[in-house]
Amino acid sequence: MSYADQVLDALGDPTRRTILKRLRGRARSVREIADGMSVSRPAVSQHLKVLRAARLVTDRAEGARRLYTLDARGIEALRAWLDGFWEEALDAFKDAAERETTTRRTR
Amino acid sequence: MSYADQVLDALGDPTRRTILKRLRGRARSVREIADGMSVSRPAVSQHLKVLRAARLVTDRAEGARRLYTLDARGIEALRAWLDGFWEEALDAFKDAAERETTTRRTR
DNA sequence: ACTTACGGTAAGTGCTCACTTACCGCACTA
DNA sequence: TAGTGCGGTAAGTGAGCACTTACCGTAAGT
Repeated sequence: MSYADQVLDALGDPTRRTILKRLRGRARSVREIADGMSVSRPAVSQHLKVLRAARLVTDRAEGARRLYTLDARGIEALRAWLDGFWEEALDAFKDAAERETTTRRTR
Repeated sequence: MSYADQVLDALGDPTRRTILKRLRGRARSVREIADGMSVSRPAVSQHLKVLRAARLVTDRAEGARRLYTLDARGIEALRAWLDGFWEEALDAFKDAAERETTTRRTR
């Protein structure tokens, strides 16, 4: 299982996606993120752990608080996966088309 | 829940991702997809249903068989979500920075 | 030192969901 | 029209995982 899989697994949860949305723009503490959400603060903490492991967020200590920010690395990894996947698909498709043409010629 | 969420939920499962990988290049029947995988054919069928709903695959009948192909719409939707998300994040970040500068000026 | 706010983690629970087997209808062939 | 292969779906099961509450250590304020 590659790193891209880890990112996609992390993005596979709706709650984690809303957390990410709430981090657009400014860094937020865990409580700031949890306030206004339908789940408890520990739940958010656990999700943040997954997001951090997938490098979708980073955290830094600020006194007793802990500020979370979006991490570009996860997003870039996803884009790379996307591009790579699609490129491979097109390549394989093109190869198949060429093989098809060759078959017709030698028929 | 938007369409992009549907795509991300669909991509959140490892088995569904391997199905997509197996569809790169050429169309395959359900049995072709299932052969060589660690799950049963009905399991693959159920996953294909989710992937079709997310417009990540399309299917067409070919006699008694049913051929599945990658669908670009799901991939493009994901890319659009990615770009939109990141752009919004950067915009909000820039706004915050500008507000910060203004605060400093008026201090 | 006492208090208060923060947030990570342990422990337990419930539900979603990815799987299985069984069964069905359908398309083609002999 | 009997037989074969295909694949969708119903029904049931098991496990993972997203939650909860409870507890703990830490940092700053009074």
